[in-house]
Amino acid sequence: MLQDRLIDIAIREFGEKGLDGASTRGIAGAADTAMSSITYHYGGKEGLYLAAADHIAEQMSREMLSLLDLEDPVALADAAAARAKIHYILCLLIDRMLGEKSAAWSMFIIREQLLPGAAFDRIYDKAMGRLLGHLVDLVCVATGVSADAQIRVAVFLMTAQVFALRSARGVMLRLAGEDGTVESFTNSLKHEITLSTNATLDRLTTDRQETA
Amino acid sequence: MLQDRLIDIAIREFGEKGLDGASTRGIAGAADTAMSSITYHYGGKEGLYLAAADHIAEQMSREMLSLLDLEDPVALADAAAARAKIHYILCLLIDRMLGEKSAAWSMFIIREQLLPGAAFDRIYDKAMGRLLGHLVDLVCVATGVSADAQIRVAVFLMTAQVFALRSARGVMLRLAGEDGTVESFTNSLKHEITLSTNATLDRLTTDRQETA
DNA sequence: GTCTATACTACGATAGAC
DNA sequence: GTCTATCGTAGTATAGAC
Repeated sequence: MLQDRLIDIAIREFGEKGLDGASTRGIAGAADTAMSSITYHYGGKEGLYLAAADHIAEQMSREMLSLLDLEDPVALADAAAARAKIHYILCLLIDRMLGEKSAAWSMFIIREQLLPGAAFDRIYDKAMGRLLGHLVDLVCVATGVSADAQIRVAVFLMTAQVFALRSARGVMLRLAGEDGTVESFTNSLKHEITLSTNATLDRLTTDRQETA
Repeated sequence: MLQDRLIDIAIREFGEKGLDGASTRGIAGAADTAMSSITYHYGGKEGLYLAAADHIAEQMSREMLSLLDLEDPVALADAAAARAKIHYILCLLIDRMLGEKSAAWSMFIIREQLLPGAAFDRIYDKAMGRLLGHLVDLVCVATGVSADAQIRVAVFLMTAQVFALRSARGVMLRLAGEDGTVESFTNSLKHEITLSTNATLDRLTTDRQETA
């Protein structure tokens, strides 16, 4: 479909060059259509930009709801189940970060974080923020403490390690390439993230019980 | 100086919009000069782009050598000294990530990692790679094991947490803003990174001694 | 709903004045 | 070493054919 093609290419082009840098002619040309169809469907360049952001937010939100099963009541009651779910979510995110779609999305999302515009609000409110909030809830259940700044810092650092597979991809490829394959490196990475997440959860549990 | 102004603005503009998206007219205008002075000093748009990359690499390299004192022989012999140095480097990197210069550099560097060009090689070879290599050496001394893929994975994850202060800045600001200030969040972040780094180093030490 | 045609602005490169 | 002038190309927006 024309509009799907336009949005996909818009995400890539706006991600690479930003709202100013990207060109509607280039996007329309890559989608095999005339520039004026962007005007017709989205009202202009800016409309297409926001539509691209909304598309990312919707896709992320949809994937989260179906694949992560966010409303799972078991994981929100039992500490061991919550911990297992945290590992499950992080591993799933790692696979997403290594996939094709995150490559197209990441520049768009990172740019919106570093040069804040209207688009990141939509993506955060509809998708990222809900995922992070759910991870905070899970960490609370897993450690038996209530949400506060320390929990949020821990969640930020957990996800930071995962998102780095994209944002620091050049560094990763060079570190992985010194010997062995990228696959063996990422497998090792999954293992290390699991271990360090467990260590963090254990530490949070112990810290709070000692001070209680 | 004119060339300094041009390079500074070029890093920002190329970072935001990429080689194609940025305009030499815009850069020259912001530097209060004519577009043709870019041709004169750098031979054209691409020359300015590579000069901007080299500037980042040189500045990073200079800061590393003077502030991190990379060739410190004590830290490369004693386990406790190596561990202290790792914490020192990570804390220093955190401060850098919160500073102004990293804001201008980060989009440039992240773009080059996600859409590899000739520029990232220069930055990695001259600065980032050497820093990471040194961290690998320090982790080896601190844990008493020799460098391998697992060590490199661990170093990648340590630095990933630090670099996320820039690349995931939008997420950080929102998580920090739920209560308290950004300062209290980043202080908490430094503390958590120190603890989790210690946990990782302890685990690496124990793992290897058990299998030996 | 998609196209062509047009108007106007901005782009990079280059030549040449000073 | 920095400027203006100019060329050919490519940018967005818009009006209107079909």
